[in-house]
Amino acid sequence: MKVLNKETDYAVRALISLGMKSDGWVSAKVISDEQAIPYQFLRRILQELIRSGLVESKEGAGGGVRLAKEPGLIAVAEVIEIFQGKVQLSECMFRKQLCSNRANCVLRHEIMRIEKMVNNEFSQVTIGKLIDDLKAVEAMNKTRQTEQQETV
Amino acid sequence: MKVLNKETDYAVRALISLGMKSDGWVSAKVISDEQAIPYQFLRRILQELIRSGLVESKEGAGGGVRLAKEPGLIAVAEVIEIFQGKVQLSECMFRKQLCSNRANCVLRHEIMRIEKMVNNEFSQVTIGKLIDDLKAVEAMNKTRQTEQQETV
DNA sequence: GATTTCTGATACCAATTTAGTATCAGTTAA
DNA sequence: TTAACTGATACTAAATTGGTATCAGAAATC
Ligand code: FES
Ligand code: FES
Repeated sequence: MKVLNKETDYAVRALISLGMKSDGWVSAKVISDEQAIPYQFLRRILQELIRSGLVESKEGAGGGVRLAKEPGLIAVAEVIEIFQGKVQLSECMFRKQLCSNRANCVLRHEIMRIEKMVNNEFSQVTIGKLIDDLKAVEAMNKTRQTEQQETV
Repeated sequence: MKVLNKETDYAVRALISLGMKSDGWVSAKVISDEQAIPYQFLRRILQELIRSGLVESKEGAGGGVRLAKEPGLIAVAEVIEIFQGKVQLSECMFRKQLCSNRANCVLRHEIMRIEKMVNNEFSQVTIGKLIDDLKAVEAMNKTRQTEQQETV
């Protein structure tokens, strides 16, 4: 079962790219190359992020996009919601009118519990946090490389 | 974002139906009527549950299906895995060979954490537990109805 | 002012997945 | 022998997914 689709995945990676460049506007081309995301697909994703207010853009040569908020204030949960809607484990859940079986449904209670848990977790993971993780990993790799060179 | 599909949903409901009838074989027809599940679709789902060993069947007139294990020993996680595979939040996760971006991927760590949480939760929710919940709800409804009658 | 580098908007597409239907063969009880 | 069942499997329409393509317009630069 695959939960996050490519749009969400690419969006998060694009936001990470943006979050790591604090200076000026970044073109879709650059992000596309950096993260190996198909250019036209990424363009559509960025436009969606702009419409949602997570990212802002500047048209024309020298233009591009940049984060509209601090990385630490952008939760993965928001990104998921933009591209895939709120996490709903079972379809009948919030569209109560559509579900004829509601009265007999015991799944509802347990599923809502887990659902809330998941949403809560994704709300805690911000782009800022991911960037910190990434930097920590990079620092560790660097140290290891240096050690290896020393032993050569 | 819809996580559980109709197959899983129907399967769980069918298992609940079966779990509540401790006696003998139950035909697909009966379950189909009871849970308002399209007959042919349910048949395919039941066959899958049989192949997976959660349910056993008896052919011929008077035949049908029944649980192969105690309801308390059938976790929703198992059912999900049969129809949708293990919960994987992001696709690249376990198919490491397919993912060219692994070295740069920070999502991996956080996502695996949440993934484990979800799998763990679904492992705790058994058909038995859902049946208990259902019975509790039914009992409550009955009490409420009685009270209402008394006040009329 | 022409050209190049960008975004905005939107239409299109193939492949896959989802949800559901249909058919036929074989088994067992009555 | 017939009716009520499951086993196996093929088929389908519609939606979703992942990706492509096009054209218009904005700003910097030559
Ligand atoms: S609320 Fe609809 S089947 Fe559960
Ligand atoms: S492991 Fe593949 S992008 Fe994360």
